[in-house]
Amino acid sequence: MSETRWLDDREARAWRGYRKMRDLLDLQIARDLTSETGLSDADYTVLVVLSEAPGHRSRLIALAERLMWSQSRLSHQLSRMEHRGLVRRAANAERSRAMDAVLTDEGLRVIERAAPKHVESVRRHFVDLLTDEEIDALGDAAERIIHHLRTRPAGRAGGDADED
Amino acid sequence: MSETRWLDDREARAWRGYRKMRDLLDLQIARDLTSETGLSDADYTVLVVLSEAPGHRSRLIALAERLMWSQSRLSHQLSRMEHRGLVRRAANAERSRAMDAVLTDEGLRVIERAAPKHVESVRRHFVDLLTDEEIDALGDAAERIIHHLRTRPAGRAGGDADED
DNA sequence: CCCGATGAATTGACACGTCAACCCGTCCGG
DNA sequence: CCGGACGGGTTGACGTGTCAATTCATCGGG
Repeated sequence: MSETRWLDDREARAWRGYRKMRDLLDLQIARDLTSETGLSDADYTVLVVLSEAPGHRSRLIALAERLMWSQSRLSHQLSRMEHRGLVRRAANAERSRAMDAVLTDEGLRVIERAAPKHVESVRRHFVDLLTDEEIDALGDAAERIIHHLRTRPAGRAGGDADED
Repeated sequence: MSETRWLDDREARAWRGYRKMRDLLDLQIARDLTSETGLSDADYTVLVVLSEAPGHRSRLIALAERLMWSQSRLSHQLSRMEHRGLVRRAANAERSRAMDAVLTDEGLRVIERAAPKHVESVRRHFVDLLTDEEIDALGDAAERIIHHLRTRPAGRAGGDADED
């Protein structure tokens, strides 16, 4: 444990900016989405993925992986959505104990109506506020960070000798 | 309601990248923090702000504003932290019905031990993965978006006539 | 003097996500 | 044939955040 390398001004600005932006942006996007379509962010994400899937269905495990969600999270989410008639669960044809999530007609209608409004909201609060350079910088940075976190899921600095 | 301007590839990459990065990054940072210090992200934020405040105390309303949190959120958060002895509430000297949040000695000790580890975690998963240009681009972009969202808080879920 | 606004904060119900524990078939080795 | 390990999901308790409703002073009129 060496000296702490505190963040310098530019680094702190980026980090705090990211956090605050995230707080406000996610809240606003979620509010727009909810007020315009009645969907939560998570609902929307699931619907999009299912609507793009062949047959409008997907094995739970594949869905979880695609979303990078825990199975638990997905299961809770699908239960809520099932109650509202947006999706249903169905046994998978090929594997005995496997389940599919299937988009209902209602779910399809909902996502088709929600998508344009959501895109508009994303443009208004995010995309259209950024320069081309920022768009690319963000894309690059995000890609790198995602890669880092996926390939290093255990996180924990180097080893797990107990920290004081 | 004109034609939807869908996101092009670069825009979609930035937006989806941001969302996925946020999912993974926030989770990892929160996990590091919790496992190393027992604090949640929200705990940490509150402790930092209080530890920098004069007298290690702050009126609730000022604190909420500073954090851009709702009073409700702050109230819930402080209640939890109070139970764990990190902060306490005290009547404000100047205004009858006003309350201060005050950092306890325990709270101070905790934040002082937590800060270096947290910074290290932020470096590891975020700052040190970015180029200088990306740091600045992100700082700029975040600033602009934050400004947009603060000055236009009603978005469209506010109740005034719909524009655009 | 009572009536309603306003300000400061709390409360409650609910949505969401996390972790840990559990369930239940299937497969594989002894 | 029995007993784990594994794969695929579900469940429950809990922490956190959201919104709407509520409490409780204080202040400015009529």
